Amino acid sequence: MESKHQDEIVQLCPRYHRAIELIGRRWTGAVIRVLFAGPRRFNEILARIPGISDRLLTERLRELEQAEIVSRAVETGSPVRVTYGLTAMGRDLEGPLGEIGRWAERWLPAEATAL
Amino acid sequence: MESKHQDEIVQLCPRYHRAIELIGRRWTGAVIRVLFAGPRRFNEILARIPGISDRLLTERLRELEQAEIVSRAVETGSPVRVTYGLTAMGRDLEGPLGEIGRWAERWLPAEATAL
DNA sequence: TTGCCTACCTACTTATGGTAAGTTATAAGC
DNA sequence: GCTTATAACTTACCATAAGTAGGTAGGCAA
Repeated sequence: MESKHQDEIVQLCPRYHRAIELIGRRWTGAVIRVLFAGPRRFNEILARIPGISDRLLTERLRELEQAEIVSRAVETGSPVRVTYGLTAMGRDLEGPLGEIGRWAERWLPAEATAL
Repeated sequence: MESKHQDEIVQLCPRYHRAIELIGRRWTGAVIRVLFAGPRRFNEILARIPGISDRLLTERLRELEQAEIVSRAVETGSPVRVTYGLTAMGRDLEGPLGEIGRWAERWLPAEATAL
């Protein structure tokens, strides 16, 4: 009964799968959520997400930029300042991620238990 | 580089963060989505998710069981059969994950590019 | 007896994440 | 004019998670 299904199901929904693997990567959801409030500079994002390291923030921002969810703006100057904001595609995640937030409020205890 | 800001911001939204780290783990979204269609046996889930290994499926199912998103039912018999289904908490993810699916259909190309 | 089935488990390798320190260019403080 | 500070990274290294391969139990069919 098994090998029969596999091929037909490969395309069950590759877009959904790609989406969830993309926004489900560690810290990605938090980064996007911070940017819902408006464009932020690198160190602002870093400060708003407890636990993330600068290395990983760089990595996640690069991925989100490549996915066209986040846009990057550089202001050349004394210390270079870089601002990150959401694209239309990124802002459109407010619905989905908001739903996840409401689900979490319905079902998860206020004091987070250890994963 | 140290972070001095961290403590003040810890309670931004721990439940949202926990939710996205939980359902965002690799394959978790796919497993839950398969179970939206109804309870399935171990090998059925395995066959429906191309790319996942049995080891990881076991691991994810254990985590989802612990999180009370998935329930496990054993039918003792000739070869032991185990059926996995969603709890109320798990079924309630249909809204959030559906939203993600629709977002993916709006924004991601039909032919998935490699992650 | 040999092999097959389900639902795993164990050992091992590779990829990803976490931690700490270094870089570049400018500017402020002493 | 020399140290120190800042922003946004980069590099190096170690730990954890994911991927791969093979094994296990107990019944059953050939």
